[in-house]
Formats: sequence, structure tokens, C-alpha cells
Amino acid sequence: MKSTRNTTAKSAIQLLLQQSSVALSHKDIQNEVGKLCNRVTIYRILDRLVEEGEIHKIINTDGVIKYAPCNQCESHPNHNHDHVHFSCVKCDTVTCLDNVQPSYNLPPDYKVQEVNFTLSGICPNCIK
Amino acid sequence: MKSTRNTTAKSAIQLLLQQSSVALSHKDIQNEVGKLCNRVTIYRILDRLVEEGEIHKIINTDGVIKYAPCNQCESHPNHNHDHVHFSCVKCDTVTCLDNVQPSYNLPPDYKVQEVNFTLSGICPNCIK
DNA sequence: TAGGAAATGCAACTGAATTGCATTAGTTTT
DNA sequence: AAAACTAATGCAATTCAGTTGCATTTCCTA
Ligand SMILES: [Mn+2]
Ligand SMILES: [Mn+2]
Ligand SMILES: [Zn+2]
Ligand SMILES: [Zn+2]
Repeated sequence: MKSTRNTTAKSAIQLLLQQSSVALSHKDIQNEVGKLCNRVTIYRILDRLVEEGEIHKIINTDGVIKYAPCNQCESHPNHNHDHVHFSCVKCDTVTCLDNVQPSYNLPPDYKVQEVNFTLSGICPNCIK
Repeated sequence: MKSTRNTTAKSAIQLLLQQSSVALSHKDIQNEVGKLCNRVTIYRILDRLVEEGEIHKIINTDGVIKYAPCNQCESHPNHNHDHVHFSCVKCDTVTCLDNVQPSYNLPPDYKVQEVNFTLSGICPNCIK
């Protein structure tokens, strides 16, 4: 089997994501890590972290991909990130609402594998 | 006020979308209309149709944008397309499930403007 | 049917993401 | 601790979706 290694860049990016209260895009991360590693490496590290189940992708309403840690993955190994994301149009942040799960009634014969649920609007910080 | 014109390309693209059972990407449309008009024109027509409320955008799970007619817009002028989309990983189609509306309980102080809800998995056509 | 504005075509450009390949650096084995 | 194996990285080139500027055409209406 092929193994995965712990490199300084990977650890730094993982820590960055874990300590962030909002989801981060590739560009956010690049700005943050500076010259620690090449931008291509950031893409590859993000892919690896997704692969390993450490983080998950969020496709924002403007098409930009953001990343956030998987908080429930340890407790629910085979879950499908079926929580709500909120994208604020004012401060341009994306937040995982880990314990907001939508309910819906699908017609029969649809087999759901993944859920991507993003609401956009004004977040509590920007509402006042 | 600035007016909008009915051109052959616009009518053709609108008809194409209305007659399709699945959402179409820019590339799908380009393949379909052939040399009827330039690819830039397709982008501009799609923008215009969105602007006019004739069609709506769907950001697929792979980041590709697809377009589908707004079926409820006439009856509910100010609705926010809060229906579910299903993206099949096998046949790579995106379908509007116009009458599947999710419910969810947001914490207070979030003001929702738009909903983007896409499920991915296996569609009824591909399940057997 | 003539004038003005909207729409189009074309070429160039942008920005995100991917690929190939040579080099570097973690990890395991001796 | 050194060698060996291979995952990970850097760099340059490439792909792909979408945008922009500008000259030209087409639609609409007065
Ligand atoms: Mn999340
Ligand atoms: Mn739809
Ligand atoms: Zn905000
Ligand atoms: Zn299918």
C-alpha cells in the first residue's frame, strides 16, 4: 500500500485550516503560507488532505472552492458532510454550520452520495 | 430604460434550454448550436437570460456552471430557486428537482438571500 | 426607412487549475 | 547511522473557463 508522509508544508496548511473559523480558498492559504511552498504544492496538499478525510471541499456560490476541516469525520466515518454552509456576500466568508442539517424528500431511486448545501446572504457579523 | 432584443441566437439558446430535460453547460450549448454564433456570444446571452429571470445558474459539484430554465419564476416572482439539484456522477447530468424543497433550522441573525443545494450520486436512469 | 443602441465577432487577455519531469526530502531497512 | 526507496516538491509549460476592448452588424422604433 502507498503511504502518506508528514511534511512541513502539509502540517502547516492543516494547522492553518484547523485554527481558522472560516473556510479558506487556495489563494487565502497561499497568502498565509507565503513562500513556505510552491502554489502547485498547495493544490496537491489540499487534494491529499481531502483524500485522507481531514478536510472537505465547499463550492462557493461564485464557483470558488474553499476548504474546511472535517469535524464530524472521526465520529461518523462514512458521513457525507451533510451540513449547511453559509456564504456571506458582505464579508465574503464561508462558514461551516456543522450542526445544521437540512431535510428533504427525494423521489425514489435517487442514491445520494454527497451533499453540497450552501446558503448565501448576510452573516451575523455583518447584519448590524 | 435599456431594452433587450430578441435575436436568433438568443431565441435558439432559450429554446434549447427549455426543451432539455437536464441542465446545460456553456460547452453543451456550444456543441449544440455549432456555428450559429460565437462562443463569447453564448456567454453573453446566458448572462442576459439570467438577468431577465428566464434561466438560473447551477454550480455543479465539480465547479462547472450549468443552466436551466426557471419554471417557478412566473408564479413566484421573488423566489430564490430554493429547489434541489441532482448531479449524477455516472451520466454527468444535472437535473432540477423543482418541487423538492429542503428545510433547515438556521441560528438567528442569518439573512438568507440565495440557496444552492446540490446532491450528487446516482440518478434513477443509471441506478439499474 | 433612417438613426441610435443593443448585440455580435474576433483577438487578446486573465486566473484557476493541471501536467511532466527533474530534484529533494521523509521513512524504512539494513 | 547510512543507504535505499519512493512520496513530495519546484518549476515551467499547458489547459480550460471565462472576460474584455473594440470595430462591425443587426435589431427596434420613431
Ligand atoms: Mn463544512
Ligand atoms: Mn434548478
Ligand atoms: Zn459577513
Ligand atoms: Zn445518471
